[in-house]
Amino acid sequence: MNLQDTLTTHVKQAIKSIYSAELESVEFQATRKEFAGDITVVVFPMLRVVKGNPVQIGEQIGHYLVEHVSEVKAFNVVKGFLNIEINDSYYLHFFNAIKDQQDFGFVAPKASEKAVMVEYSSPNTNKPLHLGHIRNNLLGYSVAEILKASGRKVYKTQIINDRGIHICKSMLAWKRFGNEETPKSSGLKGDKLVGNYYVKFDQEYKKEIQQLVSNGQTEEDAKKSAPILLEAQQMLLNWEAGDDEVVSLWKEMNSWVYEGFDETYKNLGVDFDKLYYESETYLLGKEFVTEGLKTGVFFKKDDGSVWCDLTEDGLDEKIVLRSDGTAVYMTQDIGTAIQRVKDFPDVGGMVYTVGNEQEYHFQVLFLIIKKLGFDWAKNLFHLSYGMVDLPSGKMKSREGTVVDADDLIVEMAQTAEEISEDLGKLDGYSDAEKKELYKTIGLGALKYYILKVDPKKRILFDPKDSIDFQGNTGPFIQYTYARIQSILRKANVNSNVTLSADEVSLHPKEKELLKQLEIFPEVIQNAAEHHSPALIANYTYDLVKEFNSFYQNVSILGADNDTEKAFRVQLSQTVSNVIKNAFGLLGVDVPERM
RNA sequence: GGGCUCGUAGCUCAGCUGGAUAGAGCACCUCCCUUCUAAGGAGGCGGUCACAGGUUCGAAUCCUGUCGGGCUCACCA
Repeated sequence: MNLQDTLTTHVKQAIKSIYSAELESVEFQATRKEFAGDITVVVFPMLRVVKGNPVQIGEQIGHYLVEHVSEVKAFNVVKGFLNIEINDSYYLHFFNAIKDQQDFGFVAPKASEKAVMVEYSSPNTNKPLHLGHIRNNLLGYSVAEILKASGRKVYKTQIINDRGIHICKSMLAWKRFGNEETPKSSGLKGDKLVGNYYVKFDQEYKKEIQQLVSNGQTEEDAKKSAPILLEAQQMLLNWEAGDDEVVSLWKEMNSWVYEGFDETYKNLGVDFDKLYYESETYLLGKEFVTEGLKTGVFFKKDDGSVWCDLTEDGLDEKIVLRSDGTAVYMTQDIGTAIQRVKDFPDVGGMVYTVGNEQEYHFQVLFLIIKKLGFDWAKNLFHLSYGMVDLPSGKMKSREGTVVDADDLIVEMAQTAEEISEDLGKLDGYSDAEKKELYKTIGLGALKYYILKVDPKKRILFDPKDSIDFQGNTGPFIQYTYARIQSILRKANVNSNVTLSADEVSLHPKEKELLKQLEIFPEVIQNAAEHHSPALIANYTYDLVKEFNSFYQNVSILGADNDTEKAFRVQLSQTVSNVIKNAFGLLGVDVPERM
């Protein structure tokens, strides 16, 4: 039983024996630093059950606790707040229990819990990944890791949008202007190469429109009748008809894109357990639309299109099948969701990491799946996040303001290098080691910068002044980790020493650190529940600040005696382990030295 | 216009289910490298928590309204 539960039980008993009243719950909070004490009981809510003066009630509970609970050393009451001081031995016991636990804070997957599938990334195959995708990938990956750490089995997945007119545009431009160019022949990353042809198509399309307009057509007509567009549309038809030449080119160009994406994913440090391709799933939803028509979930209009009436739920009517019988986005998403549960029967819920511009879509999707009668519909969650904006506004590909993912990763490493050189660190490191380290630091800065803010908020990203490396940042935390590793290298202590309260009396800074360590498991559960890596990031920052204050005020290696020294070294070791675990949940590496 | 969402220090952000005098970092000012990494630490300056009502012993937090920013309301994905 943890401390809070113990106290809850005893506070309830105190109220029962003194006032003969039943408390439903007891409210706790951390004691503010300006008061003596470690944990605080808020007396006010009890006034509903117990009549009286909050200060007096607090005093009486305090006396009761000191008498009955061995962990409680002393107390004081300020207004309606009962501040309780906890014995050092409690914290030492706690510390002894966790210090050798490598995975402290993590909960092993529980058989009773259903697995959850986390979808993220899900790019189009016609453009390289950009800053927006980075936020998506980092969020999705991190939430998946947090859910794992909280005791869930997790499958990471994505749906790749490999089908449609946009793909045909790149293919067509490549056929016209490509001269058989391949990633190998051009030295370009596959996704960049294909992206270039997508841009090329657009340029050519515009040229043709202009030509037609100058020949007397209206712009509207010209947009519809430009030869290159008609050709692309024909190509899509050929693709759907299974035309060998089109399909094989489609396969080849997609494979280039995937290679390019894989490299970016690898650099970002994200991965997937299972991939879904739209080209393989877009027909699946139709089956369930037919099914839903029978059961009355959907209805057919005169023109043959199929709809779902959601007006009773406060939403609109939503189309699920076109009048020509082809699938829309919604159709495919219904099918994909159902297919996933078929593929992984232990899945009981899903998290979709998709930008907030699609909130309405997911609201509708979840409702439709519920109406179709799937019990897991209640466990579907849209992990919605705000856009990443630039000072100039939105990222616009036609204005060339898109921040490319690969470029950004490289730039971050360069910035880390410049700062590092300025500081004159890392003498005696090989070039390869340095390069690796700069990447760790640069990526750490980027990932932390993006993950520390609440997902639903917009992020303003200024490429010019880039990202801080001081204060509440990834490198600051990495730096603290590296310093601890340095201490551990220099320390020569017996790590098996177990400390008892008689041997060590806790320095206030040590106690603060232990308190901060103690809440780590709770923070993980909270972060999992709220799907929020930001909670982990900010927790880690608080822990590091606490450590730095300790580090500055308490001599670690120069402790008064061996026991003290062993304790402080172990404490540092444990802090660094928690930093490592916490950063692991964010997908951020920690360096041994920096 | 309807729906959703955000608005906290000059800037970037915390603030968990309502709790004590609203917290950090950056920037600006003052100190601290002959103990373990100064990418650090100690302190100062800086707030009408957008605004107005309401609920409550108690509101940045909950409710209503107003203002401002964003997203969304396609036989696009």
